[in-house]
Amino acid sequence: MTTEPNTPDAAESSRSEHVPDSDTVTPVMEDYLKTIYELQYDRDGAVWTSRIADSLEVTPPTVSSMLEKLERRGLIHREKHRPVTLTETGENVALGVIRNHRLLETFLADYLEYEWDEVHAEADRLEHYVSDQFVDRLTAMLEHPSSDPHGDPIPDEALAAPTRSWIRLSEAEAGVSHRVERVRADGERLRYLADCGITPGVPVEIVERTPLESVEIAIESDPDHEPNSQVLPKRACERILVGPLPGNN
Amino acid sequence: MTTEPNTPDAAESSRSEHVPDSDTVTPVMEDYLKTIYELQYDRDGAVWTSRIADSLEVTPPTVSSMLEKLERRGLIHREKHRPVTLTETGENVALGVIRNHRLLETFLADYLEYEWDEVHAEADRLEHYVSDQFVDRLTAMLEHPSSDPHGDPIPDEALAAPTRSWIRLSEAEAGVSHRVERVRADGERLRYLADCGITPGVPVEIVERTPLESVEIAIESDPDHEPNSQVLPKRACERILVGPLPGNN
DNA sequence: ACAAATAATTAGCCTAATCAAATATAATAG
DNA sequence: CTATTATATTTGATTAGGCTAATTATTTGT
Repeated sequence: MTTEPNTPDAAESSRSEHVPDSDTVTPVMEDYLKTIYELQYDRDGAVWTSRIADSLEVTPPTVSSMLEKLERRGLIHREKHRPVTLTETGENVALGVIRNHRLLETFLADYLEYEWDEVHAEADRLEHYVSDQFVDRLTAMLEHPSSDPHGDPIPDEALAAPTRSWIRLSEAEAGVSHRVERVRADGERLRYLADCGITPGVPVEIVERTPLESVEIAIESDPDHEPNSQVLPKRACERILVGPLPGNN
Repeated sequence: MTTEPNTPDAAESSRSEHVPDSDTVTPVMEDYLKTIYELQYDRDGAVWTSRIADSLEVTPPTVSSMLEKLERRGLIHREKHRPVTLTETGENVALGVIRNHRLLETFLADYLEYEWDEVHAEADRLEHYVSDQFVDRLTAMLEHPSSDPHGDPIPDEALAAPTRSWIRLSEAEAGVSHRVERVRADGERLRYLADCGITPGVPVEIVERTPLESVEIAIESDPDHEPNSQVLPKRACERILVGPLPGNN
């Protein structure tokens, strides 16, 4: 469902003919669709031109003209000066790219010994250039993983995202231990959290909420040692998703 | 030494500034350089505009304008209406791409169960988008292979191609068994040769040369069975490279 | 209710890569 | 030593993606 780039393959292929290529989705378009999807579902709702511009590090006019193109291709719904939404087609393209991304991240971490915070940049590029065949074979090799190294769910071949219900660490009850399921951050922030021991699978517990929008938590990275205590801003705890601790229900 | 695409990374990176980008090598440029390298070393010498156009399936004017750009970037030497040659820089770029290509082919065949003739197309795309880090880790995982599934030598990290001396099967002495080392073909032709049992490692022997520019050969794909006999055109045998059969010197 | 501030769009231009048509150059055949 | 032919290059367009500056909508604060 992704790029599957032009395979001129068969003897004396096309060339010439100046195809306006009205239904090809380019890598850049894929990036826009993925960004729209993430803004729509992962943060709070409405997807405005300027939010897309910020995420992709381009200027608003650039986004405007791309949105026009995406609308003509039937990939988004748009009204002037209103937030955009994905069509079903557009959402499927986005999910395909996200699937590629998360599978690649898993591969990089499991087979190429990439660090937790290094996988993102590499996957962000390759996600647009791997063929469906490559992705199929890769999932088989990885034994059909359901989540990537950050705990993000990997859509299956039919693009159905395994929905599970996590809560935000910021909303967990104080004094109750939970298991880290997902850490939604990248770059420096991600590295910092990893250094604190916050990675999927680790038990954490809120010790105390301060009146200053920060939260003291206890992290049990290593079951044999005493928990590591850490004070994090509430905003950071909102991006750490946790679930029930198995055996400690 | 390859792409390592723009990593705006650090906070509030470039954007704007309208960089004419005078020393970036684009994926397309990499393709031209790789093609020039292959035409220069793998076939008979002189690299003309139209040969490049044929290989890349673009028109001669397109090649002309790209060659001008490559010359300005210091990647090729060129005089009007003369064949081009690579500068040292240009050759290094080409070798880097070839290294990426052959390593990817090896990975696809060894880990993702790609067929011998399927690896090329996938590697041809990905070769431009993998980072140096990716390639380094991949070589480690593959245990520093010295040749790809077709027997083509893989340049090492310093881009030195392991030179070995093969002879063409077409030039081998009749009645003497040799070992297939390299099969220089792609697509349909490659698939056909594979079906005949001609893959690296297999012992072959010229049975008889006909006066019609074709050659009868015996192929011992399976040591337990009797050799498979096949008549191939001489042109095909020129692209099958063989070496001495170990133990039968 | 209206001016000020904020956000989106339009207009016009740029680079990379491509093509077709026209032109120029080199090679070769009389 | 010209005339024909095969190549190469130049010219002028096109498409994709991007930018700046100017303009237009929308939202907000008084």
